[in-house]
Order: sequence, then structure tokens, then C-alpha cells
Amino acid sequence: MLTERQRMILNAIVDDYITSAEPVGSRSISKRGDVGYSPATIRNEMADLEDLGYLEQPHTSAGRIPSHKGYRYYVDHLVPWNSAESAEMGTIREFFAEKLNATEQVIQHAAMILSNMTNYTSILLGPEVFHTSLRHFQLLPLDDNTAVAIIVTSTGQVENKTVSIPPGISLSEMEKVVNLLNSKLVNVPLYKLKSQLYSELGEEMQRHISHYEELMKVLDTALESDHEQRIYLSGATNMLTQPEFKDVDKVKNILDLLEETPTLLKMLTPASGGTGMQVRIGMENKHEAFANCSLITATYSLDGKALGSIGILGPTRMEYARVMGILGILSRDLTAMLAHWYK
Amino acid sequence: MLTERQRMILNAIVDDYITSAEPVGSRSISKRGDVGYSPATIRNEMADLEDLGYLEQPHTSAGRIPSHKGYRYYVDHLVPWNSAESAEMGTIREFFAEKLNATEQVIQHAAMILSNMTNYTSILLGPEVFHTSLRHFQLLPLDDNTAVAIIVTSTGQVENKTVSIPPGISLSEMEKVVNLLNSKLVNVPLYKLKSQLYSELGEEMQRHISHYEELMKVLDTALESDHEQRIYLSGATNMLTQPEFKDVDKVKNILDLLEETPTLLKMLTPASGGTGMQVRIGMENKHEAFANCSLITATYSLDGKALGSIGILGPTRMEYARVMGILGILSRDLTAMLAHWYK
DNA sequence: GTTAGCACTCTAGTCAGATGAGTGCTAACC
DNA sequence: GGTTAGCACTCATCTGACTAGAGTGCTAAC
Repeated sequence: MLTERQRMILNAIVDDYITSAEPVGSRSISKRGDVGYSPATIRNEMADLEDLGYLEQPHTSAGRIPSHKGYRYYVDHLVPWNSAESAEMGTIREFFAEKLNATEQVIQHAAMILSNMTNYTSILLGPEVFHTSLRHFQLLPLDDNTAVAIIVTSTGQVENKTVSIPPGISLSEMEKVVNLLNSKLVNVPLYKLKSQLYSELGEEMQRHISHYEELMKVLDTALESDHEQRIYLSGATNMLTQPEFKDVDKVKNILDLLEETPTLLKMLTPASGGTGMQVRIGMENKHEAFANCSLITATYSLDGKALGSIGILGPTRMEYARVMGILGILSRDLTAMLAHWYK
Repeated sequence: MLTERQRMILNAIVDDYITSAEPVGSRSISKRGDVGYSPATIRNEMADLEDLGYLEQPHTSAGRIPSHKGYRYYVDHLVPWNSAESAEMGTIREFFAEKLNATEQVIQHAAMILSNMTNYTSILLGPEVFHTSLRHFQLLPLDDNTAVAIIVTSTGQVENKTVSIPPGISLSEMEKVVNLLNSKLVNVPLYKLKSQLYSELGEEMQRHISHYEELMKVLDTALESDHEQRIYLSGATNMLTQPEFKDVDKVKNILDLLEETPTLLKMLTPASGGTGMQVRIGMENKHEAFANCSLITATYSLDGKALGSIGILGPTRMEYARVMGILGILSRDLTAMLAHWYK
């Protein structure tokens, strides 16, 4: 348990280090207006904080920098939670005032705004298609053996996939099936589509349609979850401006990881559908390359279910307060906007 | 005009520099098996080549490196044009053997293969939608005031766009128009769509349809060239492995430029529909950030018209021979595949 | 409990000298 | 005349010594 003064000093050190990126010494803390103690006193407390694991010393005659445990404490107990800073609010409001009428556009644009505002890397996870439902299905023949399957979801997203059509299936048959599918399966959540395909249509189709087996296979692949979640990255090169990453090798590992979609997906997928804000510091990200990075994530949702997430990746020495504030506002407003569109 | 021996020496220097990235001295050239002269002789020739502008010297007591003019000469006259190296051919053939039945997937996958094979950055320009034609158009209502416009092209690509529907337009009217459009405008090249919309449908619509003006506006925005060309980047971080870019600042400029879609588009769009291979060295790229980069581009085409391009970006010290070989094979095979699919 | 003072530590920067790769020139060689 | 050996010269890079300065830890005084 930290004393009030220790908390104050830890707070001051993290604040200083966040802006300067240099180890902070007792003298500079003492000179700040808000801590009324001499360097010597502060040195004593710093030594204690180091023993407790909240601070680290790069070498004997340098100042202290926060350890991961120190950041964790800072984030959990000390972050000045100014959820509504005026300047930022303005930019975000402007963003939502713009007329963008496709969900995808909004997400993409939001990623850009975020990385520009924060000067970190933003990673947005597109709306989780699985929680939306079918609005319309269509199969457009391209030539004798291929067709394009088009799925329009309740949020207006369009997914398409090319499928091959086995010979012997007539156009009129296909049309019949597609009509049937549209009449029976509209408004069914996408993740239930394949199972309901059999339970709802199976019987009826078997009666009316001659190439039942083959057609079923076609539909099966057409509805296949090609609805992979899309990841929108923006400002990846902002990483290069951080002094801790001026070494090319370190930054290469990070950028390489950012190109690995599956890994990012895993990182951003909210732990258990929860909607809170998460901060993962250093190795809490479970990746060597991110050992000196922090990832802050929030979610946006529809009907109380998390649809996707917003994340900001930066060095562990990150402006937590500001980023968390921005992320909070943006996730809330995104949620509100979705609710308004698709209520 | 260079003598045979000068060409040989220039060739040796470029070759050496490409693999070593260090200024090459007269001694190391002399020791190569293929040049049977003493260092002194080679030094004389090198001095001449420097006077002619083909070589540069970082400082007096260093070896020589090729100048941009030197690279240009190398590319134009000396590249060992081994258009069919076995190892590479194998990988590419394997790639085309994979069953990928959507153009987009092929392009995306090709970008990855290319960057992996070359260890440079690959930039692919998706099929130029403007040169394909309309196969099917559809307008799907989402709610009272919005709809999704879906355009399927002759190459099986699906473009979609959300449009807002002015009040007072009935569903049946819209259906009528869409049917008319499909019957009259199928197989029209996309870039002519908007003009033909008026010339072909204008009269008839004015006769049958009540909200002519408003509907026309809707169709106009629906057919708007949102068919932006897609750019597929892969291996952007490979730039970081090149010794000449171990300085973070330089590489940041390059990566930033790579995120600027319009700039890339301009760079990759083939000069005049020509289908040859282009090599742009250093400042020939017209961008400060690419001053130390070379961009090699080739095109793939359908019906003799260039549909899109494939590009490899690397340092000016690039394995021109290998990359040009690979690019040549890939562009030819892509063209062949497209011809086979959509003949 | 707090603070001033002081010796101590360690990094980063600077500077001189050594090293060595590579050149340019001259004179000798074939 | 073309080619080559020899040699003086240049210049980047490496090394080690030295210094300045920031910061600490400890002790003793307030």
C-alpha cells in the first residue's frame, strides 16, 4: 500500500517521463510546483518506490523510469480521468457531423482521425458481422460455371463471394432456391444462417428441387463465413516518431506484427463481450515485439452486444489520460450513432 | 559511348554493389574471376567512368558506387535478361496452380508472393474497373431513405455504395428503372455508363416515370466512380531491412508516402496504356522520399488493354535482373489467366 | 521527519592518435 | 601504347583517455 506522498511522487514521475522520454531525477520533480519537498526527500521515496517495484533505474547515476508495475498502478489509480476535454471533443463532434452513410466508411475515417489526434497507431476492428442479420441474399450467374453470391446485412454492409456452380443446375432452379432463402431467412443472424439453412429449408427444398445435394453445397460455400472481420490500421508509421523506437530493428518487429491480421484480431477481440476499456501494458500483450508498447482498447456496441473495438497502440510511455479520454468519447459516440441508425 | 571493357567494369561494380551495399574498390573487382586486369588498370577505367558520370565516390579514399546514370545504363544495356530462372518459375507456377476464383483474391495473394520472393515492397494495382463492363446493377432498399447500390462487373468484381433515396419515390418505380437499366446498359463499359444513362434511358424514363429528376440523381450517385482502384501493398516493412534505410527518418518518409493512395496510384498508372516494363530510378520517381529508391513496374492486361500494374519498390541498389525476371513472368501469367477466365 | 552537503558513480561527449582501405600518379615493363 | 607495380596521400572509422554533468546514497544537521 502506497502512502499519499508516494502516490503523488509516482504520479509526478510518470507524468514527467511521458512527456520527456528521459529518466527523471529527484531535482526536476522537486522543482515542479505541485510537490513541495526537497530533492533529498524525494530521493528517499524514490528509493522506496524502486524497492517496491514501481520504478526502475537504467543505471546507478541516472534518474528513475516507471516499471510496468508502475504504469499499471498509474493507469489503475492515478490517471486524471478527464473524460471530456474540450479541444478533443470538438474534433470528434465534427467528425460525427460529417455525413457518412456507410458503416465501413465511418470506421475507416475514425481510424484516421484517431491516429491523427493521438499521433499513435490506431487499430479499429470493423463491425462483427456475426452479430448482424441477413437482409438480402442473391446469386448472380457470371458464366456457365461461376456465380457471385451477394449478402447484404442489416447494417448495410455488402459481402460477396465467387462460387462455382456444378453443371446441370438450371437457372430457374437456382432462382427458386434464392427466393425461398430470402423469404425464410431474412433477419436471421448471420452466425445462425448455415444451421437454419438446413432446418428451415431442407425439407421444402428436397420436395421441390431436383439437384438438392449439389445446390445445398453451393449455398453452403456461399454463406461460408468469408465475412472475415476487417481491420483498419492507421498511422502505423507514427511508431517511428517515438524516440524509444529509433532503432530500426525494434520497430520492424512491431510493424511486422501489425501486418499479421490474425494476431491483431486476437488482441482486439474483447475479452468476454465486456464493454469496458482495457489497458494492456508491455508484456501483458503476450508478444515479444510489443514488450515496450501499450495497447488501449475500447468497444462499440449495438443492442448491448460488442460489435467491434477501437484500439490505440503506443509506447508504454503513452499519454494514457488523453488517449483514454478520446477513446472513451469515441466509443460512446460510435455506439450512439449505430443505435440511432439501426434501432 | 562506352568501350567493351568499360561496360564490363561498370557491370561488375553494379553487381558487386547490389550484393554488398558497400562502395566497391578496384582491388575487389580485379579479384573477381571474370575481369582479368590489375587493380591499377581498373582504377584508370573507374576514373574515366566517374568523369563520364556513371560512378560516384562518397569520399576520396573510398571505393566507387554507381550513380543514377550508372544504374540507368546497367538497366538499359547490361541486365542479364534471364527471363526464366527455374527456382522462381516454380514458385510462380505453384501460385497459379492454387484455386483462387476471384480476381481480387488473386491480386492480393500475388502481392504477398511477390514481396516474399523478392524481399522488397510490392505494390499491386487492382484491375482497372473502368475498362470492364456492367454485368448487373441492383438497388436494394435498406430502410425508408437509404439503399445499397450494387454493381457487378464483367470480371466478377462487386462494387457497392450506399445512397439515400429522396422521399416520395415508390418501390415499384425504382424496380422499373433498375430493370430498364439492366436491359439497356448491360455490357456497356463502366466509364461510359453515366453518359449512356442519359442517352439511352433518358427519353424512355421521362415518359414512364413520374419522379424522373430525383431518380436520375439517385442513379447518378449510385454509378459514381466510387470504383476507386484498389491498391494492394505487401512487405512494406521489408524496406526496414535494407542497410541504406537504417536511419528511421528516411524510412519514415518512404512509408508515409506508401500510405498515400493517390500518390501511389499516379506512380503505378501506366504511362500511356503501354504494356512494357518500366524502371524508374531515384528521382525519376518525382518524389524526394523515393530519391534512393527504384520502382519497377509491369502491367497485366485483358484484350490488349492494360488493366492494372504490378510494382516492386526497393533501394536503387536493387537486384534488377532478378526482380525484372520475376515481374515479367508474373505479368505474363496474370494476363494469360485473365484472358482464360474472361475470354 | 526533513533537508543540506558531499563524495561517488556512471553516461555521453570530445579529442588525438592509430589503422587501413582505397585512390592517383609516376615510372617501369611487355 | 596498353598494362602494371610501387608509393605517397587521403579520409572514414576505431580506440582509448579524459572531462563534464546529471543524479544518487549517505550522513549529519535542522
